[in-house]
Amino acid sequence: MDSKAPLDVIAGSLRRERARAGLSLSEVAKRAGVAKSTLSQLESGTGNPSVETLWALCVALEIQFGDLIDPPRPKVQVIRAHEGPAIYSEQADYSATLVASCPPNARRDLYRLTVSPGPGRKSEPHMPGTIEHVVLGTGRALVGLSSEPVELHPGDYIAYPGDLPHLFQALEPNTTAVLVSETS
Amino acid sequence: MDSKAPLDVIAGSLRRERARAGLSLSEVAKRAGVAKSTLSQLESGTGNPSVETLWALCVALEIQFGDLIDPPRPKVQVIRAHEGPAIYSEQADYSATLVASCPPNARRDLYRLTVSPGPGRKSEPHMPGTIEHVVLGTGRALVGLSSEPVELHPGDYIAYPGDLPHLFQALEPNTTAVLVSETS
DNA sequence: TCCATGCGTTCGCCTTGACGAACGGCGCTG
DNA sequence: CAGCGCCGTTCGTCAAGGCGAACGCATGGA
Repeated sequence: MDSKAPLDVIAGSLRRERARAGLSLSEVAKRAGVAKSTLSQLESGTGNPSVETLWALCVALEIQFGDLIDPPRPKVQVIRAHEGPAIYSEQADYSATLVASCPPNARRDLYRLTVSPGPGRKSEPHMPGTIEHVVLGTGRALVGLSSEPVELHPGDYIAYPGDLPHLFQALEPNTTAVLVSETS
Repeated sequence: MDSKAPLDVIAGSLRRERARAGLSLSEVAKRAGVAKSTLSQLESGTGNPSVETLWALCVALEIQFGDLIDPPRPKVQVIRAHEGPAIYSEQADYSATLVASCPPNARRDLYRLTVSPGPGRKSEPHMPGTIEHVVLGTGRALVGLSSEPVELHPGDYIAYPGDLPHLFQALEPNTTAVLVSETS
């Protein structure tokens, strides 16, 4: 659990974004149409703001709503070609390596794929709202919805709903790809 | 402005996510520790919930906070290797193609890179909180923060803060990569 | 058939967030 | 050095959100 009190996170984000914009508290409050007293309390971590208030502030600060709560974390991380937690399939000569995931409840997982020709890897639907993005690196593959797969060549990109049956079938040896699984 | 009333969006998301989890309104309310009357009103678009309330519901539904307001959209989209809006650089033989972006204020942009050896492309900092992910497809490249670049080989992955000076310098002809620019 | 259980909605009460006014502090100007 | 303007905070008032209780409605077991 990162059950870090969201109020504190919001308070920090509010201060940070306002500083970034170089605006005064009064100015932001005026633009957002909220009382500056309210904003003052929010930035001090006091209180429990309503959506309307936060929304107005987001518009005034020109930021996304979710940005107020998602924690920012900078860090350099390198995973070499054969490093990282690999996931091997029995269905085909297939390996997927998760290189970037969002900690608890993922929003966007970045996979690196290496697939050899075979019957292909069929995936049953994931969570509804999931979208998968694939960029083919090398080789050739049949990718997309099982009902209408698309043949991809190096550099090709495809996006499709991950909550419908889909597949990844390599057509050449040494087929590689990058897959971004976006869980909404 | 997509000043679509966020309350309605939240209401819809709430209903949708609850249906996805297959839970009853009462059950969700109990798990979240909120009165079911409150949840009922929220799902009907009435009212103006506080952060505490929404947070509790997000935990109960096991979703991200921002998911309540970000709109989900499924669709199949294919962009061939030489299609898509390309961005060419004067600094080097470099081409980047944006293959996926989040409509108005992007959260996650997916690029396909093709770079030829040269002085490299230096990037000044983007928005604070930006993180860039790179997966090298073919060739060899020097990637990462300008202060400490890393040599990548095919399949290598690197992530670094995009709000610091960074670069992408190919070391071999026909160097390709996938870049995910994550704007927080 | 009747009652029990769980569902989602509606109705007062009460806490709480949002507001405006007033306050103390700082920098500039006449 | 008084006066003004803007800053950010604090205080009192009022409306609105959250709560629990009661309601009407389906389902299913005795």
